[in-house]
Parts: sequence; C-alpha cells; structure tokens
Amino acid sequence: MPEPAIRRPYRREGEEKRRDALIAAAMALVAEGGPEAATVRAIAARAGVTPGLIRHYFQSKEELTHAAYRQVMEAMTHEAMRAAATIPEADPAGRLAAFVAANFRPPVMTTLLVGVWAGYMHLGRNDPVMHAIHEATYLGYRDRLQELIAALPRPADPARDRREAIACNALIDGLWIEGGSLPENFDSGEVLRIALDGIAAMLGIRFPDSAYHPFPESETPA
Amino acid sequence: MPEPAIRRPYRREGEEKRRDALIAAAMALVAEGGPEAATVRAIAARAGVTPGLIRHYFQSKEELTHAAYRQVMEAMTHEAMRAAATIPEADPAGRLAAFVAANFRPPVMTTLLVGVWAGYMHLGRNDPVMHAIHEATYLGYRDRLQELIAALPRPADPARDRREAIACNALIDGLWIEGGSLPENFDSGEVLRIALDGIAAMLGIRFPDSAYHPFPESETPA
DNA sequence: TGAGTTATTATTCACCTGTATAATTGATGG
DNA sequence: CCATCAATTATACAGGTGAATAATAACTCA
Repeated sequence: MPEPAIRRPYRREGEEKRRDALIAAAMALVAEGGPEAATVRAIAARAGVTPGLIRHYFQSKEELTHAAYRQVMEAMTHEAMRAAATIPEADPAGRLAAFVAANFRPPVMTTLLVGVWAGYMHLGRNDPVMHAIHEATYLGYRDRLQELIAALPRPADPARDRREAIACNALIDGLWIEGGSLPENFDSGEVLRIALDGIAAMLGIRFPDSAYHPFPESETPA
Repeated sequence: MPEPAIRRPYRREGEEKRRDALIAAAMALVAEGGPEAATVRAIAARAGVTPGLIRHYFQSKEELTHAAYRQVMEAMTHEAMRAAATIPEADPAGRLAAFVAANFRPPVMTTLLVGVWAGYMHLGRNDPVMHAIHEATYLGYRDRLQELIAALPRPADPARDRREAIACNALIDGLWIEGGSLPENFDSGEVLRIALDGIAAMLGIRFPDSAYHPFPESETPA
C-alpha cells in the first residue's frame, strides 16, 4: 500500500558538480569504512541523490571507483609539486625538502587520504585500469622526485639518481603509511624529521634547519 | 525436484589440518582476487569442504580473517629473524644485512604475501582486532630491527637507534610494496641493492659485498 | 506561457552475502 | 557388530549488492 507517491523534490546541478560530489562521497566512504562501505546506495545518500543517478553520470560503479582513485593519487603528487615550486630554482636542496615535507602534513597526510589509498591499494592487483593508474601515478611521482635530486649541485650520474629516487620514494611511502596508520606511535614532527634525515643521509647532503618546520610559510598551529 | 539426495562423501580430518587448510584457502583467495573474492563459499570450495564447515571451526568469518592476517604478518617477521640468526653474533652488520635481505626474496617478497597484505591493509582502520594485529606485528618487527641496529659497533644512543629503526623499516616497507606491486619496473636484485645501500647510508656503515647476493647460502636460480 | 529535454527519482530484478539450523555419515570404542 | 558422538553436508533465510528500466518533474528556450 504505497503512499500516493509524494516524490522527493530535487534541483538540477551541473554535470561537473554532480560528478565531483559523487567522487567525494565515494572517497569519504572508502576512507571511513573501506571499499565495502562505498556501496552505490551509500554513495548516493552521502551525495544527497538517489542511487540511480550514479549510473547516469558513470557507466558503472567501477568507473566511479577509477575516477576517485585517480583523483586521490594525482592530488598527492600535485600537492608535493606545488610545495616544491614555492622555493626558487637556485636552491635545489630547499626545493627537495619542500617536496618531501608536503607529504607529511595536510592535505596529503590525512586519515582520509591514507584511508582511501589503503582501501583501493589491492584493486591494482586485478583490475587493469587500477593497475595502470597506480603505475602512472607512482612513476610520475618518482620522476618528479628524480628531477629534484638530479638538480642537486654534484657530479651528474643518472643511474645513481634513479636508484636514489626509488629509495627516497620508498622511504616517504613507508613513513607516510605507518604515520597514517599508527599516528599515536609517533610524536608530532617526528615523522618529518626522520624522513628528512634519512633522505639527507642517502643523498649525502644536509638540509637547512628551516626545512624541519612542519608548516613553512604559514602560522604554526597551537 | 531434487535428486534423491546422493550426499557428497567426505573424510574426517584433524581439527588442526582443517583450520590450516581454511586459513590457507582464505589467504590464497585474498592474494588472487582481493578480500571481496574470499567469500565463505569460495574459501570452502578451495579448501575442499562445504561452507558450513567454516562456522564449525571459526565462530564467524571475521575470526577466520583475523587468523589469516595474523599468520601472514607473523610469518614475515619470523622469516627475517630466522635469516638473521644464520649469521654469528660477532658480525652485527652481517646479521642486519641478512635480516634486510630476507624481505626481498621468497617466501616474503611473493605476490601472495604482498597481495594478502594489500588486501587486508585497510581492515586495520576500522576493525579493532585487525588494528591490534597490525600494530603488534609492526612494532615487533621494528623492535627486532632496532636490536640489530643497537648491536652495531658504535657509541650507544637509543633515541637515535629508534629513529633509524623507524626509517629503515619504512624504507624496507616501501621497497617491498613497490617491488611487489610493480615487479616489471625493477631489475632482478635491484630492489635489494637499493635497500642495502639506503640503510648503509642512513646508519653510516658499509655492508660487505657478499650481502648483496640475493640467495646467500643456497644455489642461485637459473 | 507552453512544449520539449533530460536530469533525477522510483521501482524492480537476479544474484550474492554471511549465518543459522537440521539432517546425515564417517569414525571410534565397547 | 552395534551404539554413540561429532565432523561434515545440506538446506533455508534475511538482507544487501549493482544494474536495468520506467515514471516524473525541473529546467530551457522559443
């Protein structure tokens, strides 16, 4: 005996807004409850629409997942690059330090991003599209890191730069994962210090003390 | 119109055997197809039993998941410790190198283990038991690493040892993940070399050339 | 203002999930 | 050889899943 059909009112939004809202909803749900929590119905509810709309903007739920994963991964590289661009080219070590530091503060080192990364991680093992996104973003990030390393004032050696970029990338990844998974096991700023010390040692350089401050240009939070 | 009930024949196995078989089946399925592939029915089929038997040996599917995760994580630490114990205590750097190297060859650096780790990773974010297992195994591994570092012939400094253990652990983790996720992007032995070089640089030591051979005591595979 | 488009909702479907419970059969000991 | 016990199978259930389709109402533009 259904009620005489009082239909939920709605507003038409631009395609871009709706796509973004759905992606954001999917990311938030994955971060909070893992991939199994990001059901079509839950995503729609979080985005304030009904489930059917997802398949109006995405051919399948899988396609929405791909879009969300790509956005998360690219956001991280983009944020680190943006931080590096803050420092003048004349200071290669400073640029590298800024790139590294960006990974250990918001908006990169947040429960949301670590959670989404962890939730989607394993999908790269079977889904070819996810694998391609993983590979592309990993290599993109690493190449950028290698460029910063190659710019350091020392004799050129591409093979060495490659190995060191891989090592620095791995160190950053490992610290980011554990710092994000078990934050209560590390003091504030400790992870950043360990990252910078480790990278400096592996590259045989020294970062200025100013690089060790979590929030370089803006105010330090109380 | 069901056939007149020709029941599947079976053999009674010991409790231990059945539990191990179910855990192994769950691990294999997670490694191959992610957690969503490890359904009660799929696990039972892989283990050669019917679904109901799972709940005869485990109170719930969740409990089976916990058992499998714990086994995977502990196996890694155990294998690295076993490798370290191969080297006499009089050679601290050699022990450390053996510990590190064990992470970059079978049975630790296998698609199965990396896959299972990736599949279960995110569960630690919501499930308290999984979180506890993750924390316990992570800290156990890191403590063992710190002991090996503290044994190096140099002035004692526990705070420094702690930071260096965190850094070395992160480097190992990051290389293990990327080496396992994108093996086609690395040459054979390259990951091990990068790990040992990085750790040596961060600790200010030098490993003997012999440490760089992937398979120390046994034969090298063709 | 009114007709047309389509973004959005509502409903339905076939399938899969973990769990609970009942029925059976293999092993064991007398 | 039979009785007992529990390991194992079989069946059923309630709920959730992504997807497909039909109905509707919010805009757009003439």
